[in-house]
Parts: sequence; C-alpha cells; structure tokens
Amino acid sequence: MTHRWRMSKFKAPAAPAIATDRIIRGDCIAAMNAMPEACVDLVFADPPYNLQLAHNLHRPEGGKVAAVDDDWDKFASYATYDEFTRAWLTAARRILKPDGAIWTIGSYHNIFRVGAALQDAGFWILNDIVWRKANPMPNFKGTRFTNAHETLIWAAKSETAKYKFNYHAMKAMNEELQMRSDWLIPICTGGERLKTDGVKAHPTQKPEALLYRVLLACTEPGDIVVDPFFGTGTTGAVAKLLGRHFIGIEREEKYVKVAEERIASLLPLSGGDMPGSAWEVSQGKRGETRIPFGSLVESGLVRPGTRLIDPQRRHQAEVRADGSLSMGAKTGSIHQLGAAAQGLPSCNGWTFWHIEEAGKLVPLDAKRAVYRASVGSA
Amino acid sequence: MTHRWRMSKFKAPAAPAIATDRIIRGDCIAAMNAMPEACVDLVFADPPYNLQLAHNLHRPEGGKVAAVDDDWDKFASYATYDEFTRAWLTAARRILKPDGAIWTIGSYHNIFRVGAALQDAGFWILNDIVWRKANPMPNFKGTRFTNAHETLIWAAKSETAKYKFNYHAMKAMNEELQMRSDWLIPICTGGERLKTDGVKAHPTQKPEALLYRVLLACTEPGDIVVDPFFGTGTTGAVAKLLGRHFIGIEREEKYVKVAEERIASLLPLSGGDMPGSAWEVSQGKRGETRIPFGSLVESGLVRPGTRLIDPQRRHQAEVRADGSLSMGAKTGSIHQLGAAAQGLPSCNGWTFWHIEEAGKLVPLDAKRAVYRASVGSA
DNA sequence: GGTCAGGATGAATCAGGAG
DNA sequence: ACTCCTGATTCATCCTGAC
Repeated sequence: MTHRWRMSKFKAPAAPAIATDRIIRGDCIAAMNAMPEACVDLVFADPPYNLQLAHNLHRPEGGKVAAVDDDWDKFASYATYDEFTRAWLTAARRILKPDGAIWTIGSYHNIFRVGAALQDAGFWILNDIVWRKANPMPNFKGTRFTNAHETLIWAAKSETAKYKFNYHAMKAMNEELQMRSDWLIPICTGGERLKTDGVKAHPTQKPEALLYRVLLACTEPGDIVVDPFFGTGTTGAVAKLLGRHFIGIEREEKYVKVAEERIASLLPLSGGDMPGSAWEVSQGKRGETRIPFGSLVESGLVRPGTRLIDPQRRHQAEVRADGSLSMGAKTGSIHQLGAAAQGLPSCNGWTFWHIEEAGKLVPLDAKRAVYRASVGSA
Repeated sequence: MTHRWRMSKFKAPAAPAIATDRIIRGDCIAAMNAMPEACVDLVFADPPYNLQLAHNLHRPEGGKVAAVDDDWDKFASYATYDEFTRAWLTAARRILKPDGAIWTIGSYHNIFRVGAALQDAGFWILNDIVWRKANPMPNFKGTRFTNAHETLIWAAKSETAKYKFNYHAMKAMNEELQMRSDWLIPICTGGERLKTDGVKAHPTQKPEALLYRVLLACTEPGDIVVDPFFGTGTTGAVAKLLGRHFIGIEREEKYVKVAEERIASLLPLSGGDMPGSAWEVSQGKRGETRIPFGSLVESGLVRPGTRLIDPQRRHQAEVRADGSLSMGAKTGSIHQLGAAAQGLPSCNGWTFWHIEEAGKLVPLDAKRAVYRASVGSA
C-alpha cells in the first residue's frame, strides 16, 4: 500500500498503455470492455441515481422545481437497476490494476444497491464518505428531513489490494488532524456551474472540490482515472488540473461537447511531472530511507556501551558493538527490548530509548536524524 | 401524515392491543412472528454489523483496542447475513401498522445490504440519516479516513403509507431551521455508558440523544415501539422518558438484565431532575458553531418540563420536548417567547432565560457552553 | 476544594516487506 | 500462503488521582 508520495524516488510517469485524456462517446460497459485488462488506477463513477419521482414538485411560491427526469435515469425496477449496476461494476473491475480502487457516489435511492453490488463483485469497502452539502435544497413540503448529503463509497479492487492513500496530504489539508469521513463541501453553483443558453447544462454536475479531494487522496501524478458516467467532465477537469490522466465515457453527445470544451479551456497546474511542482503533497516518514541502528554505532554517533533509558527512567539497556542491546540477560533489537521492557507486543525503539547527555534525555530518533543529515537522502 | 404535534387535541393513549413496556428474551424473528399483525407504530433496529475483523488492532502506544468480536456478530458470508436480514425485516414489516415505519442503523460493513433488503422487502425509504460522531475513534494506522459516522435509514412500511413526521418539532429543535439529514451527536460515554464490574456492559451502546431525536420525530406519546436488537435498552429508556411504549427483544440474558435494571430506575418525563455530572465539564471557548436549543434538551442537559425564568423573576416559561417553550397559551422558540415576555421585537433567549439550580439562576448560555464543550467545534 | 496531568477508550472489515 | 522483523501510528472526551 502506498501511503505517501515517494518524492525521492519520483519517476517520470510511464507512457500510459492506452490512449488517455479523451472522451469516448458511447455505452460505458461496451467502452470499458473494449479496454485492456488491469490498465487503470482509479474508477470514479457517478451512476444514474434511479430517482423515483412520480409527481412534479412545486416550490412554496408556485415555481416548479427542475427535477432529474431524463431518460438515462429511468429503470423499470430494482432488478433492472441491479442488473445494470452489476454489469458496469464488473466491467470497471476488469480494467482496474490489481491495486486499483473505485469511488462511487449516490443518494439513498441507489447507494444501498450500488454498495451491496460492490461487495458482491469482490470489491473491498475502505470507507463510506458523506458529502455534507453546505447549501442543500430544502424539503419544500415539510414531510421529511432536509436531504442534505450524498454518500460516496471508496473500495479497493480486492481485500488484499495495496491501495493508494495519501494520508499525510489529507491530514495536511485538515489542519494536521486526520481527515474524517464526513466532508463539508458546497454544491456546484455560480461560475463553476456550466450553462448552455442560460440553463444548467447537466442536472447533477458535481463540485470540483469533491473530485479534488478524491483524486488527491487516492492517486498520484500520472495515474489514469476512468469515469464511466462522465457528464460535464468534472473528473476530467480535476484530473487535468492535478496532472492525472483521464478517460471519460459519456453516452450523450451534448454532454460530450460541453465536457470537451470545458477541459480544453483549462490550463493544468504548472510544473509538469517534476519534483518541486505544485502537485507535491505532504509525505510521511515512510518516504525516508530506513536506517539500521547498527549504522549509528558503526559511525560513532552512538558508542558501544552507551546506557539507554526510557523517559520515565524505569528501564535501562546497554548498546552492544553490533547494534543490538542488552538488558540484564536479555538481548535484542532496540524495538524488541523496548517492547519487552514495557510488556507490550511492539514498540518503536527510536522514540522509546534515550541517551542522557549533559543532564538531558535525547531520543535515539534525534541521533538518527543527525545520521540521516550526514548521509543525505540517498 | 402527522406533520406536527397536536397538543391541543391530544388523545389519551388507547390501551395497547399487546403487552408493552417489557423485554422478551429470545430470538427476535420468532418473537415478532408470535405477535399479531399490524400492531406496532415503529420498529427501531440496531442489527449486528457483520464486522470482519481479521487481526488485533493496537494503539500507537501499544494498548489493545477492544474490538467487537462477539458471537452475535459472526456470519459466514454475505449470503448468510442477507438471509438473516431478510428474515428479521419480513417479521418486522408484518407487525407494523400500515402507516408504521422502521429505523435501522449500521456502518459501511452492513448498511448497504440492509438498505437494499429494506427496499426489496417493500419498505419505502424516506431519508438516510448520518450520525456524525463528535468524538470518533481515530484511524490508528493512518491508512484510511477516520470512520467518523454511522448511517441510519428511515423507511415507511410502504410507498403509500401515511407515515408520521413531526416536522415542526424537528424544526423547533433546530431553532426554526429545517432539520437536516446529518446529525452531530457525541458517542455514548461517561455516566451514560453502562458498566458492569467496571467494564462496559455492551460493546455498542447507542447514545440516548440519538434515540431521542428518532422517537420525537416519528412517534407520538402512547405509540408502541419495537426494538428487536434491544441490547442495553436505550430505545426502551428513551421511550419511557418520552411517554412512548416499548417492546424490547434481546437474545442474551445478561443484556436483558442490564436493560431491565436501567429502565426500572428511570423516571418518566414529568418528574425528571437535572443530571449533575454534566455540569462539571470544562467550558471551552469555541464560538463558531451554532447550537440549537433543542440539542440541549435532546442530550439531557435540559430536561423537558424545566421551568425557565428571567433574572428579575418576572416571567416564566416551560421547556417542551422538542426544544420549544410554552408560556401560558403561547409557544415558540427561546428567542420568540423572550421577546414576547418583554414586549420587545427581539430577544436573545440564551441570555434572557435562566434555570434555577440550588437557589442560583443559571443562564441557558451556560448550558450551551457545556454542550459546546461536549461536541467540540466539528 | 480546585486544578491539572495522565490514563483510558470508542462498532475497526487498520502495515509492508523480506524470506 | 505463511512467519518474522521493522517501525509507523491517535482525536475527543471522560475519569482518576496527585498536588
């Protein structure tokens, strides 16, 4: 599982095996089945919601609410919708790389069926995410709670997939607190909302902020993202902005046209596929080279025979010439003896053990940092 | 459809057709099948979540996380879980009156299967509700988003059911804004968390505030609520507090015992005293979040029936279950009645109204500060 | 008595790589 | 598919006990 960017090992994105950054007009199942197996990193899908609007809804003052009543959202029954869902999920799963993942979005009308079908298809759910709308449409009739959210599901291709998650980028985005599963994001309005002849171009255009967070969390620059229900192309627009590749599939010509114009007019973030560009996001310590404790002893930063103690001065151990420790009759690594001292199953010896210098306790981790600086990041 | 309280036309609850306010020990499917058809108003179900925990999880400092690994949450496969779900949903639907409704709660592990099964069984989904936890467990490994919510589904027995929804009570609880589908409520901890011999009595006890909002929104006094997975009896406790009847079904004797003692020790709505422990909570200075007065009532910080007075003791009003006030024949929000009492166009009810405690007058604002501290700024 | 530091804990599908 | 080793990883809240 990649939990961070590996900036030091940054490789120029390999040329994609398939043509990307384009929109395929047609049925998404056929289009995905025409692609090679295991060739894309992420699928983002905003399938028809199967809304069941039997009647027209009017606003309190009499205006008619513009409802989603397009042909593409007409299904005869739950069974028909389920069959359709299974078909596109199967096609999507086939084109995903083994460590690939999928995101879907929906409302209570369809999300339970999509979620169950995901599980049945072998996907492994990682999180369900609540998009809390900052400005939802009220419930005009006062008959239910204001429907103020939609649900996204994030799932790996399989239970054992080493999916990508840019943990530190998400944490940085949330002021150094873990990103939660509930996201407060405004709906798509104003200048972002695409219009043709003054009326909204698509009834369910998603905000770019939503896709931004999804793509930033689960892909890296150069990755290929497929959106089988492309609509006005929000996924493609954000992918281009973030230096990801996209393939959009859309059945209706008018939406293809809108999306093409939208994406063509966008400039990607400058910097290209280079380290130091605006695409760089926070990485964790795992991106750094692993340093064996023995290297510190070998280099003279820590002398054999040095006495190590814990912050509470309850335990002590001695450094041996080979980088192992001894604590009474016990010997072992800094981690093993740290765990043994505390009676815990595991322990990070780098932060547990300290050296007393001039009356102060210095953690081994500080010594490691000094060593790192001396050898560089290579 | 009942969209409001009809306090003036309040009819004395008819004697229930079946014995209520009791706990049945045994299998919930058999127990519900033994009841007459169409005899209850609401079902609240907190079924097993089908967690599939393969490994032990340790905290960063080494502590072990207490996981849900009870027998009652063991299912061999999705198919087995689905079969179980269909069976209890069918039994629950049979005992519901034609205009009855159901609430279920779950996490991403099971909620999609339960939601789809609800639709397949003929229930008509009205809302999905997100319980946003004010203090969720973090993701220790940094591999996913913090799982900070659970999902509830509210569904009518059928598409044509004239289900109950106390729209104005919900709106009053939210300070005259429509209640949204995302609810911020703390998890069940502290004095509310039931313990036996110092350890938690049940791994998944739900907070009373959650049930309070559900029962207040979708039932009226005298209604019968069935909870087929009763556990420690939160549904029964809140039902008793709010003057609703309950029937709890629970398989495990130890939980039946805990729930019986819990409910027996409760005083119903009229005679309530203030809980003392919540007062001592530190008051952080978090200014931004708007707190509806109804949240304080729901959380137990202010009990329905509490008498409010102004600092000069010239006016008094009574707190109603939905967070509105009554003053003689008048009802309204804390601000509306504060303004009416003084003959002013507006009034800050938070600073005007006070509660007498141990001879001292405590402003509602102080109560709000306590509540704020309990939910954080999220 | 009040304050503050430290410990405990909550429905969790919770690591990655070498051998 | 398995074991073993390394070492990365936490937020809000409540409760207890020290001072």
